[in-house]
Amino acid sequence: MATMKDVANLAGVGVGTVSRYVNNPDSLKESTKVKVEYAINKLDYQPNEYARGLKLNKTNSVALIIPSIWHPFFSEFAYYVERTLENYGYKLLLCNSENNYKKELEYIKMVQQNKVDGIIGITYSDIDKYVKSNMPFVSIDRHFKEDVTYVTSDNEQAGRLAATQLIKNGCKSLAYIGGIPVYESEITKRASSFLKEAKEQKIKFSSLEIPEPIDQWEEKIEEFILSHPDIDGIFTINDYMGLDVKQCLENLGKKVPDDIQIIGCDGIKLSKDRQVIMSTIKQPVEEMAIKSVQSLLKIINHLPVEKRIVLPVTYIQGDTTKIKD
Amino acid sequence: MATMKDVANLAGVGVGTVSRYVNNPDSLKESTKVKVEYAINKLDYQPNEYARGLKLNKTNSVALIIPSIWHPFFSEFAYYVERTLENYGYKLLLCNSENNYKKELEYIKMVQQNKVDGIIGITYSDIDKYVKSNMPFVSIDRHFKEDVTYVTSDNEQAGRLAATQLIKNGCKSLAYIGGIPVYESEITKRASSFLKEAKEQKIKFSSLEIPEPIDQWEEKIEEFILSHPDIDGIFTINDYMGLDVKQCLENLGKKVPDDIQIIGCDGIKLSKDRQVIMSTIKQPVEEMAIKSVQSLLKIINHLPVEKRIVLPVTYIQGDTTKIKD
DNA sequence: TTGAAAGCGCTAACAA
DNA sequence: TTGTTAGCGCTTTCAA
Repeated sequence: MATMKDVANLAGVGVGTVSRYVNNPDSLKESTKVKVEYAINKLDYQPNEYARGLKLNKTNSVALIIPSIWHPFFSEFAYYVERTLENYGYKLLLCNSENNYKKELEYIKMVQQNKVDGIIGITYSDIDKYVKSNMPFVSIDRHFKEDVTYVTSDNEQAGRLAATQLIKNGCKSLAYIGGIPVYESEITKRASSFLKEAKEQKIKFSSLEIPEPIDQWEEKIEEFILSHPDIDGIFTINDYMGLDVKQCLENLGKKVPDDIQIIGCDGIKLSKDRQVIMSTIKQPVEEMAIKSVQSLLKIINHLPVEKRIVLPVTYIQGDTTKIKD
Repeated sequence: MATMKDVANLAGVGVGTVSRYVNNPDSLKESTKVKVEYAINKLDYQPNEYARGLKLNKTNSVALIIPSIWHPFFSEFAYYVERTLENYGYKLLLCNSENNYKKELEYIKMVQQNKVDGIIGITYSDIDKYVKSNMPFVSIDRHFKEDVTYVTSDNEQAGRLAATQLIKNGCKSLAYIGGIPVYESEITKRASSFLKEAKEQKIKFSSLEIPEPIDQWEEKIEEFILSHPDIDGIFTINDYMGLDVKQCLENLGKKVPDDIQIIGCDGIKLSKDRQVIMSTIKQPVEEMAIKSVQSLLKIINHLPVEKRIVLPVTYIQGDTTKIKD
């Protein structure tokens, strides 16, 4: 590879001039600009990013930590994060943490090693003591002890919206079904606000909360349904659970949505150009990605930033609720 | 951040000694080792990766170019690529190219800029003239003009396997349905080998090939089905198309798999712990990822490497074919 | 076994 | 407007 020195020699100028050409061409006389340009093309010169990063203390890249990219919610989020970063001239390093805190720590170390400028993280493991409020870190759906910026969708609204929609669709007996996450996060609000809304609207309700990790859920769900035969509207913690519940109901000979309606949560799709897999409360994934990136870049550039960003969710009609208008 | 110099000062040794501690501790006397170790911990020293990269001409990171991470096939592939790279101590930069060759070129430039050590690419755009056989590049499913290493699943076997399976399941009239890709790739073999196998086994067959980009496919598929009323076994170019075909058939009042059986291709799943979405010919995604990474690292380290790696596919039973044994 | 010092390719301050 | 040069933090050669 040609270096700046090679270009300078060929163009008959100093290295400083070549550097200026790369960073601030307008400060050069037209004739030198031409000479340098010629030499650069001739030698197919590319500035070495490592030398640059060393000098500038800047990598123009950020890491995204998620449990697994092989999951439609996280891959949608990653998709939009990468797209947004691209707009700002940043690159994305991807980390599938699989909820292993050691792997997460590795990336936190990389911020200190100057290998990435900051981190966006969807984490559930116990890294609280490593995440300092002075490091460029934006958390999704999770509040750390230290004063770390976080972005979340409005999980409280999600529960209310689900209840309201099911009631509007004629349901008389509601149920919530979900797992109990090991680490607390904003997501627990989905259940509480759903049940609260049902109560306020004076509709009968019940709930099934299965401790994680979930096994034999099929059995537990069937048992729950059989012991609450009047349930006609279900809200699940996420779309996956919704799909599982639907399967159970069909195994029991119930028709969805005719006998029982289900609303999931997240709004996952197989890919961008596909439909949601069921009726659902959709998280504003694109907006969450954009806000996360913008917040992180503000922190990196030492600008003031909102510590807590909550974004609204929406109801999306799928094939597991009756169509009303 | 503390630098090597700080550590050297605190430990009362030269910077070279600290460097040796980091890279080859065994070359140090036990007593100096202890001193350096103490200073490193005391200062929470992390080597600056940029200075290191500048010196060593090595980044320990590779870029993955895919059309979009928000797609179960690509996200599965990315998942395994990241996992494999992790094992070898490499980081992953992710690029959603959206088939835009400009974005792909950006990453190719990064190899020359020393920002990544190599690229694994699933590309369909016209970058043939930029990909040189002397750059660390591994291509998936696509053969370049230059002698670039590529990894692919056995698409020929896929077509044969699908035909064989449908025939074994009692089908008497087969059909292939797929789009015609704009850029040629290994994938076109799926159709040809399927039809060839049907012919060799003396089974009636027909095919519907829709030029991409596909619009009004629904109409075209229905028309095709109606004009070939005896079709009872269909192989589709991929699982997405299979899902669409299934939908069309159901709209026409046909039962899947009772009236018509469908086999898709790829073996996509919503996520790791979910089932395939239909009966399918599964690509060995994990093996493809591992082979790609291993090949790329060989190229980076100037070791000899196989230019063409073809991996076997398998049939996976889902809910769109009858169960036979 | 260790320290001193050159140099990786670049930016920016300073001088001209 | 431009050339010269110090120095970013590290590795590695050479000499001690």
